[in-house]
Amino acid sequence: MGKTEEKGLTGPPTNDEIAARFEEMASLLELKGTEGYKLRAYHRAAQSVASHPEPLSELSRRGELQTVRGIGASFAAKVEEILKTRTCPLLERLRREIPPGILELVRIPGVGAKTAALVWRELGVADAAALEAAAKEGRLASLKGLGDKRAAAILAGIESLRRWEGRTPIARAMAVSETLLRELARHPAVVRAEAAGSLRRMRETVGDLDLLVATESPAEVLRFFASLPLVSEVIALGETKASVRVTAMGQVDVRAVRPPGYPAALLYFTGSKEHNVRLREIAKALGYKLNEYGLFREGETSPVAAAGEADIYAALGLPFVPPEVREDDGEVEAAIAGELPAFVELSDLKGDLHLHSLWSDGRDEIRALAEEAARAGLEYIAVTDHSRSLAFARGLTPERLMQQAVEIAALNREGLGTRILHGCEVEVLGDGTLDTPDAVLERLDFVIAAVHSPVRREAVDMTARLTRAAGHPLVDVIAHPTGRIIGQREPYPVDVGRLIEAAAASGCALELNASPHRLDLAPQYVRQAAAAGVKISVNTDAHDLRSLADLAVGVGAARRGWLTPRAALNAMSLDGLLKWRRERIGARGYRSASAGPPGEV
DNA sequence: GCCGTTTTCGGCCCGACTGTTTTCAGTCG
Repeated sequence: MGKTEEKGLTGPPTNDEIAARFEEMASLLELKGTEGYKLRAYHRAAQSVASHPEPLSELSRRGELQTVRGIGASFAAKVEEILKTRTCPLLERLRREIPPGILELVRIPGVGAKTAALVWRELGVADAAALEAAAKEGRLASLKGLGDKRAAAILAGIESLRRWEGRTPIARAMAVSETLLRELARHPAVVRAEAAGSLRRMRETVGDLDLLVATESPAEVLRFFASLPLVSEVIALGETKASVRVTAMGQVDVRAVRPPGYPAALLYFTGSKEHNVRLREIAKALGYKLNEYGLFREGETSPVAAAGEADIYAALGLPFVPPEVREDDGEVEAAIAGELPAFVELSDLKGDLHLHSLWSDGRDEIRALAEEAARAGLEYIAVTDHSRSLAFARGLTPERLMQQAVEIAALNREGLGTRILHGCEVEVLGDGTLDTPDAVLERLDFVIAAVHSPVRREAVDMTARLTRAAGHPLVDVIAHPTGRIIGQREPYPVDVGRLIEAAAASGCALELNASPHRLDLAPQYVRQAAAAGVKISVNTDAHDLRSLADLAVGVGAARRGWLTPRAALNAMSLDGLLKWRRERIGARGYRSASAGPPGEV
């Protein structure tokens, strides 16, 4: 997640910034030897502040800071200090006592607060580079509790952190996961295997990949897994869990359980950790104990029967909570109150409104795309090839667009089982205008607008550019609004909050691009946009037949953004979608191609 | 340090694996 601290420098500290200060205090206190519940209080307060919907500066004004879960008298005073001065006396004192590089040490896998404090105190090691040198020179093994093996593990940890910066983009993690699961499934004792952890929760980057296996022979399956050729190093190998490194990404953890325990293990191993803690607290209050082996009535040794995760939630008096929202980000409270929304499912989506064909840079014929969409049960698709400015993608001139209309009309007459809308992904120019005339756009069924050439982006106000495009009466959707490529390219410098306001004002929808490389808008903005009444269109942006299947990935990301079918543009029926378009375009004095027979004015 | 349909004090989620330990500490999820 991007840090928003820098942005907040002009206004009062944001909730994220306050949470970061609490996390920093927690880390520094731990390095000083603070343990247990006090530490946990700092972490919980940080988590609670970060996910609080209202700015704490507002709560402070009303004297209501202590209404936030985890904030008592002492923390409220610290929040007040941070709001006024961006720091507080305790934090300043800790920062003076402990060099900043020590915090970096704790990020190394295998190094915790105790080890970091030890090497600092005994060896004067104050950052990762110094720790690496100390390990290579054999100076670590002289310390109490450290030996050659731990020194080697620390070196491997530093290497891993450097190579992956701790996290792998979800697209790569999905690919690695699929490969490993396929390999695992070859073992005859494997009953079932799937990815859990942050991949199942659809986080955009994955730290450790977590896999879960159901089998009657856990130890045997784990040994088999650890011996796979893809595995470059075995970190740990026990009776029920193994940790390894694979060449294509960082660490992979595998947990093997017997089939009856699978639901509880899946729940536990999916996390998030914070969500699990909340569930175990609820379990305890109800006289249960919840762990990765099951839900147990107090004093009993055999678990409450559960065929799936839903049974465990039900025993706790809760509805099933989809994995994508298990972040202790309001979902537990909503579930308790019976107000957890029905989030969007793949079966809710009736169409895909962003596809490329051979006419521009796609790899398949429109006919093939339509046939594949029909097989997937989609009622409609929009073919949205690039417009002429995108020369390297063979963008279409108005003349070519009109030729394409003829082909699409013919295919629709033929009837391929899905209605093909004739659209275009129109290029947004530097000043926010479109590269294709209104008169041409008026003859299309659907228009999405996008930025692909953020050249001179320092010179161009990207927010002004995109808000102007979103305000264009003929633009239905802004595609991949922030332009990010996960793990490769930072988002454009666009103020998404203002883009959402502009879209709300004009009735334009925003895209959640389903490509696992993009997932753009990011889920937190999807939640924000939908709350502002902006429709979200979950589109694949497919450039070939295979990528049409990315719609399922997009739906997962959409759930992570708390998207309901009601707020999803392409959950509408074809008639509903065309009506939505007619009304918003007609209200602004334009006409839409689908409004009536062509040629009518 | 926080919190209360058990409580304003005494609780606070639960367990696996490794290394360097002769009984457990540290780390991780």
